[in-house]
Amino acid sequence: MSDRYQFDVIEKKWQEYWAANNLFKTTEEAGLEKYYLLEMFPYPSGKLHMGHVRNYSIGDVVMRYMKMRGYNVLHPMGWDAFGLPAENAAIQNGIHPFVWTQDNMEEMKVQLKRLGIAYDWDREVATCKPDYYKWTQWIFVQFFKHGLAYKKKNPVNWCPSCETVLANEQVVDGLCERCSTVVGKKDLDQWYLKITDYAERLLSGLEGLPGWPEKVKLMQKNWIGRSVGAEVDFPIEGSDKKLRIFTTRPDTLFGVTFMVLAPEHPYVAELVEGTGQGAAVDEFMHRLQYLSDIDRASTTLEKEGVFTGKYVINPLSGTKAPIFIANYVLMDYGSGAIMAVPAHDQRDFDFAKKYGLDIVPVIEPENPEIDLDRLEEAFISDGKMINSGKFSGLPNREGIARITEFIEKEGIGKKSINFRLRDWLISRQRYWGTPIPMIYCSECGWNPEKEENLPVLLPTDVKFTGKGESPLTTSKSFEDAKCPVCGRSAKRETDTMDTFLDSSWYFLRFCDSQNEAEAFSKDNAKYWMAVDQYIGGVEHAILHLMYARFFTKFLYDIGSCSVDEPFTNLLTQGMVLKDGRKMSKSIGNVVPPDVILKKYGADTARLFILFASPPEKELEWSDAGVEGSYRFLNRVYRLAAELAEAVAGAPGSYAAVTGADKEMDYMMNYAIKKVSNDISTRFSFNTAISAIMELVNEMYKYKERADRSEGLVKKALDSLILLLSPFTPHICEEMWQMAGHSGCVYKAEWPAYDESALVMDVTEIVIQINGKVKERIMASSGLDRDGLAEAALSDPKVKALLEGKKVERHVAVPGKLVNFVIRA
RNA sequence: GCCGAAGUGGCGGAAUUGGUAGACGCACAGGACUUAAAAUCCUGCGAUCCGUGAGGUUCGUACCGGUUCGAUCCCGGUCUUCGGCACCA
Repeated sequence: MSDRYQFDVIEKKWQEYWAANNLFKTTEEAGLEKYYLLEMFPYPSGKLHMGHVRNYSIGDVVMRYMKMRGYNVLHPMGWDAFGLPAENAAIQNGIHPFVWTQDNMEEMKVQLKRLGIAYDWDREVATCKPDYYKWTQWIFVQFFKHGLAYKKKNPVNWCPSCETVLANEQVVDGLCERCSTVVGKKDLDQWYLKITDYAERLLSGLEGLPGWPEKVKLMQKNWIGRSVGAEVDFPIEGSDKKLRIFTTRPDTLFGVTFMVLAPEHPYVAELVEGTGQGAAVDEFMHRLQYLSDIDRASTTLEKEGVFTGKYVINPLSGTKAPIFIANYVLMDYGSGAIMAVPAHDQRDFDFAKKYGLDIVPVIEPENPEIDLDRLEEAFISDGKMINSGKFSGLPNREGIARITEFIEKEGIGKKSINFRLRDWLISRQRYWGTPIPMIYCSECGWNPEKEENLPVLLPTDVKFTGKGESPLTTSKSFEDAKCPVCGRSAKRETDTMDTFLDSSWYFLRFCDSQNEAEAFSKDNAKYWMAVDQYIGGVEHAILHLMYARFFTKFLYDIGSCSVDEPFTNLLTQGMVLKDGRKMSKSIGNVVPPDVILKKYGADTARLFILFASPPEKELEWSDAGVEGSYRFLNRVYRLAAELAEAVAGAPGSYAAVTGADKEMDYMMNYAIKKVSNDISTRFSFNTAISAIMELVNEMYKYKERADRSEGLVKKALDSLILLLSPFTPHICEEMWQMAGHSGCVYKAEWPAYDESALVMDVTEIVIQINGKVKERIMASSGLDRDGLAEAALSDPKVKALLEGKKVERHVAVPGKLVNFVIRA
């Protein structure tokens, strides 16, 4: 034991103690209330960054607090270990991705232990290991068996630099999320998961998640993008075919003046045939082909199109409308065709203006200043229906329902709901991912590998060129397989899965990570799920969190999992900034955690990160602030060292007698209440720490008193150590021992506060005149409204201020203030 | 463009239900200790004006207005910053 705070010695000592006693191991204890706490597992890049330190420090406070509150806390950690960087390392340095990843996992595990985070490492998982990806494959097979996995040839997003397919989600502003290359299109046979079958439930399930930030739920809601409207069939003139469209505005059906198809629409060739428009259409299509996705998707791109030469008949009004092809209609939403109502849709309006098409208003604005005959822009608000046959005169909102009813009755169309959400493209032309366990037989088609043959192992005899097709095709033996149905020789799928599949169920594997017979036992999953608190970066608000919800709902449906929402409460932590900007290598403002750990230790790093900002906000890194946190821990340590010896034989109880005792007693109980409340209900760690600092300040004052109560000093010191221990566990273990306790603080009980100590004899009351603070008086705590006013009026200064003024009335709030309202 | 969040001292932030704005910390300044420095301890620290002083005045939570005895908090409008979506019919 030393008088000086030697963080390096202390931290090493206690980390070894925790490990040697296997303190963080968790089992399924039937008698205890469970608490499943999870931080998003990292990609093993090799080194922790400050964002990780923040994420895991936040989690560890909750872990240690809940543990002290008596919960059986599951707090596991693992590795999202498949992904591109490992493969790039293989290409550049010739290191096998497995070796590179394994080294990184080991290095990062050492760093996590160095931070003192209380994880049950016995449950560690790595998604790149066969004992894990075997079950990722198994889940994929279940998807296939339930008709939710299918293969489709489609123009896909293709990154020419990474030479791989990207999901829509991985294309940001038309650029590859990873390398920022302009994304192109390529026709490929790809595996998809039918997440759209779950669109409705993914949306409605959000309402059952009050513990999620509104912001995240809103982002998911927008991403799913539910639109209610109608499908309507328009007969094509001179053909027995009908053109099906989707609209959210059936109330504007009488205003249709033309139709527009997506360029990829299957009817295009047939429609154009024999109309003389062939050359014009060809020319238009040719031009579109050379537009990059980024231009094609741009809203500033001028709307362009070409007439097909054919017309439809409006099934409601009987009028003729020309069919166009245009660049602003998307093939993969709705039916790839729209009815155009230029008077009431801005895009249709722009197009009509450019090509001189009719604009027929069918909704009348309430505002008389809008002249429907000279529209400058589309009128998109509500109004009364006009020019709409027997529906004229209705408010348009009502018209939507009435027209939908009518077309259903007439067999022209029906109510329909469309989602912005698309099916999930999961094929990747990459090596370092879970092999898709599918086999193609020329007789039987695509079938999954037999479950008893899983996992389909990644081959090791592959070449990493970084070019062309999946590296799995370079293996000599991988592709050769037997058809699981007929036994003939067949070919394996050589693409691997999007790594988001791996991370969509890891929280379930943690419930039972060593299970060799199944992905996880139902019983264990039932015991632990759902995750009570999930913590991670807001960058995963949409993709990861939605995919994990999708997997959980599916596993619930097939009876594997007892809950259909995986995460009850979600905390999205803010970024760590330096000089107002995200820490990044290219800016050169990165503060590496190991440098801070070496100089100040883990406790200081954790304390600073938790104190500097509330967890959901951005955190501005400050070297001076770290220094301050370090000073505080030194101050606490000196206090403990001084008091521990002094109070070694102090009584276990105390009576607060003098005013100073009462203040000390109040401060201690206030701190216990505040810290408990801040951790458990608000995750407000910064204010919890400030309350602890106030307690320390008070203790420094109190200990100087000659008449101090030794029993109170002892109680205050114990409370201080316990309150601080979730934030800075190592120094607290050391001080706990110094204070004469034999067990470790991790297993100690969280302190309780005494409500009666929080009631003071006198309270400061603010006296206001017309809402402005004029005086403060000390009044007995129990005073009611009248008593307060009386006390205020008897104060000489208040008397003087009110002299000669007419008090109209007063407002008194017990325990807070009195406000006198006087005439000006 | 649409949707959402935020704006408080020199800085990070606090004020939990409409009731003392600026807790706690950083930085800074002055002082104590020291031969000196570091460390530590003490004091001050939104602006303004009045006063030698004790103390007091007025303004102040992005801006303009409203509700209220009382507004950082509620309502309407404006500006700025950040985030999400972006031709989704």
